Formats: sequence, structure tokens, C-alpha cells
Amino acid sequence: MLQVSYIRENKEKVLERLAIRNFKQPELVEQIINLDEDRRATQSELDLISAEANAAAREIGDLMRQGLKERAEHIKSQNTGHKQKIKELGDKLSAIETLLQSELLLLPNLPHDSVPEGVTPEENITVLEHGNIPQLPAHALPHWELATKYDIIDFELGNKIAGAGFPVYKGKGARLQRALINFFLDHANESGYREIQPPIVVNEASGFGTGQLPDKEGQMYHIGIDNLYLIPTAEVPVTNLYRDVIVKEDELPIKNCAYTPCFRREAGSYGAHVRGLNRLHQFDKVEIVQITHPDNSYETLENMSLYVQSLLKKLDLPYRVLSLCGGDMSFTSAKTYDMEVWCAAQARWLEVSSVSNFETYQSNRLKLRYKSKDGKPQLAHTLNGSALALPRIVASLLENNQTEKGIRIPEALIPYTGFEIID
RNA sequence: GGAGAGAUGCCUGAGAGGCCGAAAGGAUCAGUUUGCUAAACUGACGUACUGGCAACGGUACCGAGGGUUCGAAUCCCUCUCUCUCCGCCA
Repeated sequence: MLQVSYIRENKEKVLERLAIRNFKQPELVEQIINLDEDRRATQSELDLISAEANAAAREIGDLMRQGLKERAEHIKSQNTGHKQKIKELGDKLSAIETLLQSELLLLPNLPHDSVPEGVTPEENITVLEHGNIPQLPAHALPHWELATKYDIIDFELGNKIAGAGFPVYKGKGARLQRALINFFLDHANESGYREIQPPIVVNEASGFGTGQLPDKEGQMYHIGIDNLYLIPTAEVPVTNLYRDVIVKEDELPIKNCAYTPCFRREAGSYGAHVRGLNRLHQFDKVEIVQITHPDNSYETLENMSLYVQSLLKKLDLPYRVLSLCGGDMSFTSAKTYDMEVWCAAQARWLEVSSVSNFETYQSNRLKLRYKSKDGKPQLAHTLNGSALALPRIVASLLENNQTEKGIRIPEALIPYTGFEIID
């Protein structure tokens, strides 16, 4: 959520930045500024009357204590209108605030100056490509056929147990999952991320804190009886650890990571592009989350990008890095890099990570601040990234590394799997 | 699922209609002092909105929302959450 004071003082800049992301309702900015003015006027009026009422009450109290009951009664009779007025103004104020709040929620984050203009994914900028596109044998198979061939992932069985999008991993398939999780966690730990094991259900307040609620309500599984949501990403619980928190400046940066299963309803998805592991309702992911000083967040974003790339290099996966254009970035992001891995048999790039700087957009909602030794509390910057999401990594490992003898496991992963080939 | 207790500042915890934005202790920060570690003493020490160049003011906030009252952290109602005991269970 953007800060009203910032919008008020930088109206032109806000409009210009929103245009970069092709935002369709620029009139909201004007409305918000007007509402804010209204809010402040009402607030002052209310403050003034409250001050009068407080003064009168104090005087009555003093008089009562002195036993001057008559004079007290006199003042009482003179101040009968306050209560009514305070109530009216209070109601008016909260109505304005509710409206203001709901309009603020409709404004996306402002893209950073370095974010490319554009509307569609085609306008994303390829920052770099790394690795060689593998040459596959004549009868190369897509991963969902390989999964069946080697009996490592069973989509049918998942259908029976839960439904489409809930695969069952078996044997070496299951061990590969576990290996990847440990591989990712170990590397995150080595890079200074503290490991967190959070709840995988969250309450409403947490959903609001990171912005999944109210807009993405339909994308989360909701446990009605207890009013809890299955997390769509570890970002939600791990970032919400710092909701309503003021940290000390010298504690920054805060680096946390977590492995969790992630649950997404993916309502409305269908078609060939979501076959196999490409898009699931439940998947595993290691997430990295940082809270930084505003001065450092873009440097941190670059470092997080490099960190994710280092994982892909270790796994020998050809990848490219995209800088998302304004129109393709998520609502809450100020700048996002997507990492895509080449899936050889499908012959397409698949997104395996998304690294974003949210600047103060999340922290404003979370009320996540830092305090310098002398200064006032300031909003911190939050960043996160997948490091990494498993299914598409598995898909590309299967497709890219298929040989006559079986699926070759990359060198760096063998200590984790305990086997060199899936056959 | 049954019964009970509770929710106050960074933490512990007092406060039971006005003198309460809130005692006291701890933590933290600044200073004084002692040779170091440490201790003692002094001072500072919530957040948000808002007025003002500033000094300094105003308002709100004691889990949330309502109510009673001239006046509510304190009384009443509703809700949420936490804890304890019993039951069930990994």
C-alpha cells in the first residue's frame, strides 16, 4: 500500500510511474488526495471539539472535588452539545477513512525508474542468458511421460487421493524432492539466511499483511471452519513475522528463508501449458525473504538475483533472467526479476523464480519499521524470491538430462539424492 | 468438545470512574564516577494523525467494536485471541 503522504506530495510522479505499469484508473490518485484533504479537515474539526469537551470535563471534575456542585452543574448544562457532535464527526471521519483505505488498496506499487515500460510479457527485457541449450536424443519425452516411464511421479494417483494438480511422488521421485529441498536450504543457510519453519496456514490478518487479501482471496484455499488460509507461498508467514514490529536499524538486513509446501487454487487455469508439473495446486518451494534499509534494497535485489542464479548454475540448468516490464509485474512489486529455465522437450522457458523488491509497499501494510538511534521510525523495505520452486526445476531436470540409460542427476545434487541416475 | 482465568508501553507488572499516556522494576540509549570485566548514580525513553519555521501545542490509542457518563484503561454488552485444567489425539 502506498503512503498517502507520499501521494499527496508527489502527485505528478505517482501518475507518471503508474502509467509505466499501464494502470487503468489514474483518477484514483486525485480521489485519494481529495479524500485525504477531507479526512484532515474532519480530523481537525473533531480534535477541536474534543479539546473543548475535555476541558469542560476537567473543569467539572475540579469543581466537584472542591464541592462546588452548583457551578459544576452550570458548566455541564452549557456543554450538552459536544457529545452529539463528536459522535457525528467521528462517524464521518471513520467513513472517510474506510473509503480512503479501500481506494488505497486499489493502487498498485510504483515501478522503480529502471523498470521497462510495457504491457505484455513480450515486452519484458531479457537481462542475460546462461548455459547451453541441450541437444536431446531423437525420441525425447516431455517430463510427464518421463515421470510415468520411470514411475517417479504419479498424476493419476494424485487425482484419486485429492484431485488434479496434486501429484504423488514415488521412490526416486520423492527422494529427488527431498534432495532439492535440502540442497536449497543448505545453500540459503550458507548465504546467511536463517531457516524458519512457519505454519503453513495463516489467519486473515496475515493474508492482508502481505497483500493476498483482499484481492487474491479466490486463489487461496480457505478453511472455513477455522477461518484459516493455506499459504500460497512462505512469503506470507515469513514476512508476517515482522507485522507490527519496529526493529533496530543495526539489525538490518534481516535474512530469512523457509521451505514450505505451497497451495494455489489456480482458478481458471487450463490447457496444454499447465500439463504435468507446469502448474500445480500443491508444490514445494524454498523462499528467501529480506528486510532491508531503504538505501540498500536495490543492491540487495541484485544480490538475491545472483544468488538464485548461482543455484541454477550448480544444477547445470540453462536459464535466462528477465526484468519484468511495468504491465507484467505483480501488483505489489516495485521491481521484479524472473528466472526462467529452459525445458528442452517442451522447448520452452519455464519460470522457476521471481525475485522482487516491494520497497515500502508491504511494510506500510505490515507496519514494519526500523528505528535509528536518534531518528523516528521509518518503513523498511521488503524483498523476496523463490530459491527455488521445485516442480519446474524437476520438469527441466527430467527433460534436459534424459539419456538412453535414464535421467542423469547433476553433480551438485548427487550427495543429496544418493543416486546418480533415475532408471 | 467441557470448565475456568486473562489481554495494559520493548518486557515483567501496578492501576478498579476525574490528579492516568498510564506507577515500579527490567531492557535500551546518553552522561558521571571507579584501573579492566562489572557495578553505582543521573537523565532520556510509546505510536499515529494533526497545527507550527521552530520552541511548543491539539487529538486518538490500555485486545477489537459498541454502550453508560459532563468525564472510562477502570462500569455494562458483543466479538476475537491467549493461557490453565479435563476429554480426545500425534
